[in-house]
Amino acid sequence: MLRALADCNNFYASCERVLNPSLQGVPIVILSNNDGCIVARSAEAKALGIPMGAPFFEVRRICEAQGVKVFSSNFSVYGEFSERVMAVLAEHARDFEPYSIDEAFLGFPDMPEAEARALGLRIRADVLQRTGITVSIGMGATKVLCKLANERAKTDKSSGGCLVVPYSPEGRKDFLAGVGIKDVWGIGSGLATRFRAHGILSANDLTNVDPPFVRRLAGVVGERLALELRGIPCHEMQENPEARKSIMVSRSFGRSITHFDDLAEAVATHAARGAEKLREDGLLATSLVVFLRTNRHRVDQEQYQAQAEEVREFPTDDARIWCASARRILQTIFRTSCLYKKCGILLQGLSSASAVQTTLTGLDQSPPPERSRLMQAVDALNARLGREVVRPGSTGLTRPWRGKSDLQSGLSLHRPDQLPKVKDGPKPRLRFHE
DNA sequence: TCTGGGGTCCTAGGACCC
DNA sequence: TCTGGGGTCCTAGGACCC
Repeated sequence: MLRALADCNNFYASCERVLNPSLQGVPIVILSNNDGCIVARSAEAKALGIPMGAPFFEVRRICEAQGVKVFSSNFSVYGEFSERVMAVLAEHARDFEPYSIDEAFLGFPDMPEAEARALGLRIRADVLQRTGITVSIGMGATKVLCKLANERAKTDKSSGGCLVVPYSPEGRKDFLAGVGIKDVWGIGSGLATRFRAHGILSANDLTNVDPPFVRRLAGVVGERLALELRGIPCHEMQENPEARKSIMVSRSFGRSITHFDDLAEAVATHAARGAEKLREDGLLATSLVVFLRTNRHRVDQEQYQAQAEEVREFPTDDARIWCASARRILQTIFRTSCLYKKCGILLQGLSSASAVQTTLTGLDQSPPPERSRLMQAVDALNARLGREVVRPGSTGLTRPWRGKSDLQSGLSLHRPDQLPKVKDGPKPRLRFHE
């Protein structure tokens, strides 16, 4: 079986550009929530040396000096672009596995190397034509090899955006010898340091190490990695992605928070959003974790972090239940005199809402029908009027803990007046709803 | 002054049991 | 002084990824 990884180039930056073609050729960066860190950069911004993940305040001056356009992230727009890219990719593959917002694994029957590359180039051209987004494609026998080929396709211009790991053992060896150990997918800075200490410097070096030794050094994860590098698949394609196991909602605050009431509003807001996510996915949860922490970058201040859990007998997706639970948990971990920087919630013990719920005695555990109808009505109103228009009172009115998001492009795929105009020549063909 | 959010998987160690 | 062995389950924390 031949596998491929398709990965969108500079995805968030590319989305902003499709909606605003005047940004073509201009360096742009996208900021994380709270306008805190750089989470995406256009090629021009990368060339200016703006690092991924940098706190914005550290690169603000470069951005101003170099005319870099800076945007808060707009995840609803990126999500819609993602759906369109995925739909095109899925058309081309026998097996299809979305992996992240901007990546998917594809599976094909075996074929000669040259054919594989031609296929990859066709897919790439089709995605560009129909969405305006450029993808890079890496192909090989295993997911890890695909990932490395993809990285190479992005940097090696001669690849034309698609690179196949050579089929011959010697060719693969040469290819892997050019990949630093830190650049292997699944090897972070910790593992890389450990490997380097034992003279394992490249991906090829890792394929030459005795498997039990790799296991001692990097556990079963490392062992699988080494096998994948040798072309032996350990990570199969997952056609039907497993249901998720937890739902997290958390935010840093715009400024430090000390009052219990402000924290209570924040955790209630996150709990309500978590319950909404449950309903979106047709899930119920049985347990809620609330966590909070002070600013870990301020070593001069008192550090405190805590979390606690409440487990319910019956699963539910009702926002009011989880909001009340969140407040109770907060009371058990809240400390006065701390300067809190972040809090969040985690819903666990997820199960499908449509599954029949019966106890040993045969009693129905599903929530009372009027409760479900209330949540349905809330969801319907918010779908029409906007997020959080109707929400539990415990989520607060003044909300002093809210973070910044001042640099939104404000562009949307649902505003005809904002759509890019096609002048002449072949341009991305976009289909917008409404 | 200002430092993201949302996931998964694995492992070590403690609790507990027989 | 000396005070078993083996198994399972759970949890916290680490590592990694996008």
